[in-house]
Amino acid sequence: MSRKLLEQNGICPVATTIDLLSSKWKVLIVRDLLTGTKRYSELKQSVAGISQKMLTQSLREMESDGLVTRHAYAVIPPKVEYRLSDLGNSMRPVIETMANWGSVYLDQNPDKRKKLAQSE
Amino acid sequence: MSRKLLEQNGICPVATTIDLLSSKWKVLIVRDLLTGTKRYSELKQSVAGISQKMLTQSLREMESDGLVTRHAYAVIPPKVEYRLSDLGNSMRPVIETMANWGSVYLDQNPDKRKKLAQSE
DNA sequence: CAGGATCCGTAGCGATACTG
DNA sequence: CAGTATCGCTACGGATCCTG
Repeated sequence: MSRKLLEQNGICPVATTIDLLSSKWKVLIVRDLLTGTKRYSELKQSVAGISQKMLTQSLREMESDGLVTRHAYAVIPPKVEYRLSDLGNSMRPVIETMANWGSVYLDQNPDKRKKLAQSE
Repeated sequence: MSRKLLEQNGICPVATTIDLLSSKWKVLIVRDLLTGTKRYSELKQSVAGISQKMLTQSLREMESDGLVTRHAYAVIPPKVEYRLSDLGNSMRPVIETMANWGSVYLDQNPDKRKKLAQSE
């Protein structure tokens, strides 16, 4: 079903990108990994609001899509680090462009900034 | 719930952008409107695979978010045109960056291009 | 610490039928 | 043509409990 989009839209590059960044969580994970390697628990913190189920699931999918690499250390307590692959890193411009747009938008709509800042 | 992301992530610019481009459909609609005004039926065609429910719903939300403007003509049969607002147009770089990334990705992964081209 | 496995509610969405 | 309204499914995702 996640592939349907592409089937129907042929091979649109935009649709391709969306397909790999299918959920909002993945975008935020890439955002946070752009600054470097992060542990599972760190991501859990920085990607605020994500459940561990979604974090794990997203990371697994991103791994199999080649966006992220996983590095597990055989220590106790366990330590697992995630970092962007070259492919994942190549998404930097995409995320940055989104960040730029969002910044300008927030600057020009201080009202919404406020509304969103305080819960609902 | 669409706002939760922003509440919890403070006022992250990336999350802000995602919030307005919440669904894949909206991204594709912006993509198609970047080339100019389009009628409802044209969008239904170009955004392949979208149901009329989703198209209408997406357009309504984008309108209230200020991304799109609606122009209805009192003729029979009805004629309704949609175009990007200035805000919507300002998303051009975002979509283009995604398009660029997708192009490169497809070029470097001809296998996936094939896999996706033929259903499943 | 980094998860795997379940249970389960609900929002997202498609399909269908109807209208100005 | 460009919608609105309803019904009904399912899969997305949160909450919770358990483990090496």
